[in-house]
Amino acid sequence: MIDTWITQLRKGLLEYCVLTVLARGESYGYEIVAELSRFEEFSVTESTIYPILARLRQEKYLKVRDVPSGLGPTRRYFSLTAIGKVRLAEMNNHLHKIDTAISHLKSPPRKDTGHESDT
Amino acid sequence: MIDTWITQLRKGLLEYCVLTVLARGESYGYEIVAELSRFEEFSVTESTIYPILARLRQEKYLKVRDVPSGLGPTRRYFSLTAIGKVRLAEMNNHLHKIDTAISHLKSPPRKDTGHESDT
DNA sequence: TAGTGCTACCTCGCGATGCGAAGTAGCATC
DNA sequence: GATGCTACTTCGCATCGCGAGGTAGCACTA
Repeated sequence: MIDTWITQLRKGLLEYCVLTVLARGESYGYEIVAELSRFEEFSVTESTIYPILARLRQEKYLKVRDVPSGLGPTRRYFSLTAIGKVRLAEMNNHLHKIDTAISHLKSPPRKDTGHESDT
Repeated sequence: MIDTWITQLRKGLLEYCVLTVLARGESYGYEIVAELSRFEEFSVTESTIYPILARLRQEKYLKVRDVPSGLGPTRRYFSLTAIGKVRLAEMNNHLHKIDTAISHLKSPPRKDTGHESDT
């Protein structure tokens, strides 16, 4: 099942996406869901995003600001903390390395040309 | 924990890596472990790879060829089947889309310039 | 014969996550 | 008062990565 694979592939990646969206400025759960869902590959529901936000907040990567919107329940705005930004930078770095590694996997560094001697 | 994140991020990705390695030619579990472990980001053990190989085989993405190596236990060579190649192509396609989506997430397509009219 | 070490394979069980399903609640419209 | 949108929250299942542990063939050594 390719769907299953996609679900698995999202693990961890969605956390990164949430941080990436918040790097552009504060936002709240419902809006993040809408923003990510603009991309078919990141189509999500609240049951996916809210636990992520709660976790990131608990880990101190996000801070919260409750804002009563005169149009429905109070909005809970999230924004990156200092260590949240560091975390995102680390993630970017790691993803870049993965990208590089995959490129190498596709075209191996010619482990054997048939004959060679030194290191 | 960044380690936890990395573990989560690997989900699905390692399956892709295995297929990518096999796209270069047949190989066996122990060798695939060594090959992937050349990259720190993909450092794995047998307990990670063998279940993946078993799953991919069961899904008919891989076929098997047992070859008694006169140097230890019989090697179980895996290689891509026709649908395995299709699967890999789909994965490449999906990963490319994800890449694109992430780029857009980082720099949003200017959702509002202050004024615009049409649909 | 017994011990160590490398190759090579397989399985169990835990922890973390994504996500469908379901629930709560404020405001608006019909 | 019923429907519908906004907005947040929790439960429970399925999947996967991976440490720990096990089996087995061959080689070398004492």
